[in-house]
Amino acid sequence: MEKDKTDKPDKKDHILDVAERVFSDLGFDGASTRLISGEAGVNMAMLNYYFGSKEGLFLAIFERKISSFQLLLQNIGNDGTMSSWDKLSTSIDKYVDRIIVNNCFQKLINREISMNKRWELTDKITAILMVNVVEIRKILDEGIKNGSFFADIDCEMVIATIFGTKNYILNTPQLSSLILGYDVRDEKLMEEKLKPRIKIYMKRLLKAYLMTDNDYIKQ
Amino acid sequence: MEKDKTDKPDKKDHILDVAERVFSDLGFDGASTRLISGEAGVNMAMLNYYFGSKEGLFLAIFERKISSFQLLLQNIGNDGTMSSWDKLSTSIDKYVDRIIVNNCFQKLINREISMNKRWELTDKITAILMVNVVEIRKILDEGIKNGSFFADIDCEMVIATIFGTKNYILNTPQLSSLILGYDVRDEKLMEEKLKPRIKIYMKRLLKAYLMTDNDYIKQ
DNA sequence: TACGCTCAATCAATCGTTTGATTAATTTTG
DNA sequence: CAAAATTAATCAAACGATTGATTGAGCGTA
Repeated sequence: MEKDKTDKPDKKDHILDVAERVFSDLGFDGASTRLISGEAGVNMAMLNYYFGSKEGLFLAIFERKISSFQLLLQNIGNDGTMSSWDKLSTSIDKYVDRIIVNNCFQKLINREISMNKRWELTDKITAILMVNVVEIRKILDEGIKNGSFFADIDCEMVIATIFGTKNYILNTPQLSSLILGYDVRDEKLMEEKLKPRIKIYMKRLLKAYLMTDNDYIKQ
Repeated sequence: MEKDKTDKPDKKDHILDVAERVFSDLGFDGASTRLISGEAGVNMAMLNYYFGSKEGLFLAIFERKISSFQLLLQNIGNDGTMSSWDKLSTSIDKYVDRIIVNNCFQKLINREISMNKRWELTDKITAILMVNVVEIRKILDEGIKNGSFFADIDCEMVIATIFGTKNYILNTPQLSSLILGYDVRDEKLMEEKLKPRIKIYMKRLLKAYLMTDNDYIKQ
């Protein structure tokens, strides 16, 4: 049957899906292999059978995402027909769309990278995230060079704002739900209210900083 | 001797200092009581003697900080002699100064609040952080009311940017060191380069968004 | 003596992992 | 094609190690 070819990868994928959620809820050390296998409905030994070890399972979650991450930055930057601002604006749209889908994974990444252990994994995560950073950076540099953006903007801090604002909302849902006035964990609200709100806000914020004639501001 | 009265609290404080660092490096589950007591140079049983349990030790770290946190927001907002912008500007200065000192604790807080367990603690952390949020919120609202800031700004997202940008840099030091071009974990560099840079950037960013005449931006 | 503190030794529980047996699927062979 | 041989997948049970916590003896001081 054709079921064989579609079911078998689904099983590993199913385990990875469950593990991603459990790890993001409880952290690497807080999530036991017994719990993960239990939630996934598979025997405990299957985790080691498929992924070698708990850490192997953890790494497999990341491996699976890398390719999808690299697609995200498919060269908006190289599109010759767009202005620098349009490139940045489009990047924000795509990024917000993408990142909210991978909510669990984002939490996972940010918690892991904030740890002072598992350096090998931290290095790998850093490398993955840097690709996105470089892409934004390229757009900002180009915008400065062609006069679209002011020359004395702080590019690196702008990047920290783009990623930091989004992370703050998604990684501290309990707090940001209280701040924003609605449950940011609700998928429907997230799609209808949160996503457009972030997009509109980020664009206006950045446009004001990058493009508004604000000479008098500079001290 | 007076040594009793000064040494005993020092010992508990010393344990709390060490635990704060270890927890922030390894996470709650990743840090063992044996490691903490070892690094602190005390017998393992002392942790339970002083704090009852591992979780009690963890909570004690937070209890100790609460008072210092509440001092942070000492009413800049109620100063009648300052403009709304000056209040916001001053708040950013104080916040940046304060937060970088409590680097480890900030990482701890943000990792813990992003977890889907220990709800009681998450609620407590949320309550603590909300105090700061409300304070900024008050200043923004006042600024809108008296015409200093535009009426159609997104207050809540501005708050997310203030806290998010800072968190991004401090909680992912490996990544942000790569982005910024110098080691943000180096205390000297942090004091001389990072702190002023964040302050200047945040003020210019927010001033541009809140106060620049950017009607043409709004879609 | 009495009390607060410190310690090595030890506890049960849980951890990640391994094992050996069993079943299911696939390939090879006659 | 069918039987045999091989491989892959799955399972319950158990492994040694480590976890957070407790114990009871010993310490010094008041």
